[in-house]
Amino acid sequence: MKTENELKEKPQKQRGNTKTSRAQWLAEAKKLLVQGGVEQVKIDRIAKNLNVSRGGYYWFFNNRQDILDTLLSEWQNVENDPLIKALNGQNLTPLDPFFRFFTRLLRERSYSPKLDSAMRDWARQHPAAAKAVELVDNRRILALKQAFLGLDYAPDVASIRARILYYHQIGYYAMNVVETETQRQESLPLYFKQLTGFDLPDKVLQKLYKN
Amino acid sequence: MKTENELKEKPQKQRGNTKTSRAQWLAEAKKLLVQGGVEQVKIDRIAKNLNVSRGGYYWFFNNRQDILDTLLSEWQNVENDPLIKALNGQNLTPLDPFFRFFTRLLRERSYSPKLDSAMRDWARQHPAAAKAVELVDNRRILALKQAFLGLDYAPDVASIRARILYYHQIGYYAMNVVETETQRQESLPLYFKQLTGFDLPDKVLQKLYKN
DNA sequence: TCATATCTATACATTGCTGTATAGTTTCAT
DNA sequence: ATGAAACTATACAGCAATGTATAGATATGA
Repeated sequence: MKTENELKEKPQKQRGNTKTSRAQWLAEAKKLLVQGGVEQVKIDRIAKNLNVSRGGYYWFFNNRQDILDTLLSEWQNVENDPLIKALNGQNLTPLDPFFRFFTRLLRERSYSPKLDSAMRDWARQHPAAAKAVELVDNRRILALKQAFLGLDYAPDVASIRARILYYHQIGYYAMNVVETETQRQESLPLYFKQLTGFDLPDKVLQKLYKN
Repeated sequence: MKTENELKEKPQKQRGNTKTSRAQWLAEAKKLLVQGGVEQVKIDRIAKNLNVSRGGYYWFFNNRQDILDTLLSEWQNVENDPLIKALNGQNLTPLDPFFRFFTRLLRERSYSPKLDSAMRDWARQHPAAAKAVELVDNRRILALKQAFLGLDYAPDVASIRARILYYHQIGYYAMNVVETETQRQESLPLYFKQLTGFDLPDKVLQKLYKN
């Protein structure tokens, strides 16, 4: 699996005695972040994983904080938030945002709950990370509230429902629940009903089974 | 603020050149754990906070892991779980467990969400911590399911509702939401209604305002 | 071909923390 | 009063990680 950035960098002609790119250092750092949290993002570990010495790191970055800041700012960028994308797409019915939202969570393809969790852990210690996480959370909760307003819930109820749905999802991942995609799919209709107040149509469910 | 353990130790007569007790080291370690996560529980930091050199630490504990293990095993002990206590008390009505549960969360007196969060962060890196957290979570979710069964929900719905309520709460704290107790009290009736399916009786609400 | 830009590798100083060894201090029991 | 118990303080070795300095390697452009 190559990241977007790695693919973007490929066309650039390499000059000099080059084995790695900035994007590769970032990608490897991200892996370590997801696996073990911020404090596991160590320069010598990244270098080792890239089969390279630490020397090159300081060509691409100033210090350790530098790459951490970069990871943070990439994460909090709206363009990279798959949940916001899911909620903001084109709708045929007002339940569509929820179908897409639940599907993303179920699949965990474009959305990486572990990255989110790592950021959230980080936030507990660093104000800058806390600020970024707060921004992302508020953005998502607002988008969820809009979706609930589309279902004609009263504003205060829409607010609470948005929060319950979002907190629930954060909690689910914070807990590191061990379930297969199939297990999650089985309980999906019940969760959907309780969390949105509407039944998940059979049509949508069957479409999920197909893909 | 003294912890329970500190008070319990006081009656013991001190012998020798003594400034600290094992309980004090533990209490200080717990503070650091709550504030900054496991990796902030450093022996020299605890010593500094106790105005003492690191020397004494190795009298009470074998190494760094030792005090971490102790903190973990104290936390996962049922006797110390205020949420389980809240759910298991004497009931006049089947809603009583929920009144007590929500009150504990609202007040944050005996229950320390930050400690829970710290444990959860820790669990993401250490299998032993993960096991303890899983145990505590399952215990609480089961107790919540029992409470929902008391409201005559079907078993599968009781299960889902227990999970939604618990995940929601974990998520709320994982997010580090900044709200005053008053703000939480104001939204309580709406949350209670959505999460339990029942209205919060005015009587209970007034009792909350009084205390 | 060869100069330059672009990295890579290595050596070194430094820092923060752990754990061990040991001598010192203080209080209680006798 | 005095010895032992129960700590405390200090010094030292060691490790892991950062950051800096610098010499070395290599592909590309002129």
